[in-house]
Amino acid sequence: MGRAPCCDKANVKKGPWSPEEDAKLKAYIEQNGTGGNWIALPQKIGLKRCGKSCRLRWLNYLRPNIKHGGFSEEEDNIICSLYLSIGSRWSIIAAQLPGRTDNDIKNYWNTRLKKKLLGKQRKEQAAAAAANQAAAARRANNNNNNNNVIKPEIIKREASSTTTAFDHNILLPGGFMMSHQRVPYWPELPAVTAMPVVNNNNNNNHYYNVSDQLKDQEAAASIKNFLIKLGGRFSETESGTTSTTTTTSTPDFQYPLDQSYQTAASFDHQWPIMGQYEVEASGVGPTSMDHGLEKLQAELSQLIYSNPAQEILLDGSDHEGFYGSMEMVKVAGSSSTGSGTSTTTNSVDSGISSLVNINYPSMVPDYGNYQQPHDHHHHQDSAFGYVFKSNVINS
DNA sequence: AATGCTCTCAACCGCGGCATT
DNA sequence: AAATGCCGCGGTTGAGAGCAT
Repeated sequence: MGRAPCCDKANVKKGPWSPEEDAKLKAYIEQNGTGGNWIALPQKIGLKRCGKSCRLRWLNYLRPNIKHGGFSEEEDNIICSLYLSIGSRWSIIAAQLPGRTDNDIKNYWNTRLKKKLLGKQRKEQAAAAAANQAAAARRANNNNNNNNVIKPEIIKREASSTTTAFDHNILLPGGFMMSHQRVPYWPELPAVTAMPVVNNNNNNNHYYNVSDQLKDQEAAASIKNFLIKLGGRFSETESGTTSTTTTTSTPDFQYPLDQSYQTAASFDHQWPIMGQYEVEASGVGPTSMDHGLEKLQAELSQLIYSNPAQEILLDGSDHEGFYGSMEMVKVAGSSSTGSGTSTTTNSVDSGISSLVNINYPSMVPDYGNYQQPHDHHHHQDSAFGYVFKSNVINS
C-alpha cells in the first residue's frame, strides 16, 4: 500500500508561482512564521498550493538573503571541495554557502560547474601530454647520447622534480589526491581539497539540521583546528571554543582565500568529519568520499562518451603526478598508527585524473627503478581507520 | 524572420527518516 | 510495535530564454 498523498492533487495549482501567490506566502510567513506545519499552511492563507510547494518556494526563492546566480570562484572551490568530500549532499554544501540554496547549487553543479571542470581538464591533459612527449624525447635523446648510461644528475633532477610534487600529498579514498603543491586538474580551482564540513547554521539556513549534532560536536574541535590550520579563521566569539554549531547571524568561519597555506604540516591532522559519513575501505562499498569521486567520474565519463567528437586522450601520459609514491593503507584498528599495521594496500590506479579517464596503464615513471622510497610519512585519521601514507623520497 | 536546438533553473516527484499517536 | 503524517532531501522534468542556422 502506497503512501497517502500529502495534499489533494486535484485541487492544487502546479507550475510557476504568480506574484500574488508569492506576496501572500511571503507576507504570511514573515508575520506568522510557518507554524511548523507546511501542509496546513496553504489552507490557512487561501493558497491552492501543496504545502511542499509552499515550502520549496519559500526556501528557494522568497526567504530573505537569498542569492541567485553569479557564483564566485571561491564558491566554486567550496562546492567542488565539498562535492569531493561528501558527494551530492546539496543541503550540507548549501549550509556552507550563506545565501545559497541547495537547489541553486545542485543546478549550478549539474549545468555549469561539471562542464567547466571537464573543459579545463581537457586543456590540461592536452598540454600535459605534449609536455610529457617532449620530456620523453629529451630523455631518449640523452640516453642515446650517453650509450644508455643514465647520468646520476639527470636521475636526481627528475626524481626530485617528481617527488617534490608528491611530498606530503594525501591520497584520499577513491583515489583523489590532495596536494598542497599541485592540483593540476582543476586549474581554475587553486587548491581543491576535500573539505571538511562545518555546521554553519546561520542566515535562516535550516538545512543542516542533522539530528546527531551531539555526535558532530565530538568532531567539531578537530575540524575547527584543521580549518584554522588551513588558514581560515573563526569569529571572535567562537575562537577558543570547540563548537561549530552556531546561531550567530554572521558566518562563523571564513574559508581561507590564500590557499598557499597548505604546508606539509597542514595535513598532519585528523579528519573526523569524514567518520560522520561512514567512510569505509576504499573501493569497498559506498563511502561518502568515494561517492562524490566515483559519481563525478561516472558523470564526466558519460559526458565524454556521449560525445565521441570530444573524446579525451586516454593514453595516461600525464599521470605522473598521481602515481608511484602514494599508497593508502587500511589499518587494522581505527586507533592504530604508524607502519606495520597494514592489512590492505590499495595500489593507486586512479588519481584525480580518473575524473575523466577510465582505465590507466600502470604508471611507472621510466626512472622509477631508481627511486626506492624509504621514509613513510603516515597521516592517519582515526575516524577513517585509514593511514594516509606518503612515500617521501629523501634526496 | 522563422525555426530548431541548447541551456538554465524553478518546480515537481517520490522516497527515507523521524516524530507522534 | 505498528501506523500515520510531516519534513527534508536528491533526482528529474519541462517551460522559457537565448543562441545558431
